[in-house]
Amino acid sequence: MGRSPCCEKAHTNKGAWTKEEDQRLIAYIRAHGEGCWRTLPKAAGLLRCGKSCRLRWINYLRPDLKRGNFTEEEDELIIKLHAMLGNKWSLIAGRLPGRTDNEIKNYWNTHIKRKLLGRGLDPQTHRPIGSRPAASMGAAAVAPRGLSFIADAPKAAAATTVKMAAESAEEGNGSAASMEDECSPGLNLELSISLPFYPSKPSSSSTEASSSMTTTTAAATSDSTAAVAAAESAHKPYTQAICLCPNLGFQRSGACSCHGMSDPHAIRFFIPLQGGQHVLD
DNA sequence: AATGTATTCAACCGCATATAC
DNA sequence: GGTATATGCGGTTGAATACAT
Repeated sequence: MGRSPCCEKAHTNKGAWTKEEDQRLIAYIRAHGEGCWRTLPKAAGLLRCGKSCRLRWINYLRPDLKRGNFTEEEDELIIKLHAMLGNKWSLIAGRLPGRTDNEIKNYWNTHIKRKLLGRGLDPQTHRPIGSRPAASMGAAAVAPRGLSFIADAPKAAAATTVKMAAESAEEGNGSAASMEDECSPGLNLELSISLPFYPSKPSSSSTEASSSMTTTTAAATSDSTAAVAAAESAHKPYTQAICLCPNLGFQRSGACSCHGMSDPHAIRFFIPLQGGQHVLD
């Protein structure tokens, strides 16, 4: 069977965009805003696939894009984020204002990979080249200082992404911040979900903020994100405890004991530790 | 100047996930 | 709950450009 194509390929242009096409796309999005990419090409008078329009806008035409060379600070930030998140380019791009996932991905493949190789580090693992590959969680012994938890990058990313946030926005956070300091000193990821408090109808800016936070955590926790989204859409405070263990693959192991939690403001998650141990917070 | 090789990056493709019905 | 559709993401490609011979 298979899925129908995203657009009618027989009548769409491909390849490089012309100036006229760019102008049409910019004009349309200025007038109508982003979104509904499938219908946009027709509405804007473009013979392009919706996906192509979206990509062109996001990667090239968006007015907030920062063109030009990456700075040394950006380089280091990308390296640190990649060590923690892996090839999650969109998450990494979320921490670099004005940069796109595609741009960072290209830059990684053309520059940073070589830079790391020059330092004697494996670009994928961030460990010294020639060091033994991690057997389960034993990589801690060979990982560079501060990156000892990356033996299982996806799960580490998921856990790192989820910062405890039962407290309100004004309150500080202790454990997660210290974990970041420990993992990458000086790097403030703020890849966190918090429990936004809606005393009344939220302003647009707060909605955007919580939306972006939801985006950064989507990969880690679809179920909990759904819970957050549901509460957001209803503009209500959360009334259910959110368990992130299934997203991290622990529930079946019996490690999860979240069910039966009485605290309705709690989110539970694992903090990866050196040596493969995990602790429930 | 001509040719070959390496590098860059915009764009495409297919898959995964989210959402609507 | 199941299916169809839309959107987003990451991997890959290939044309354009830069550089070396």
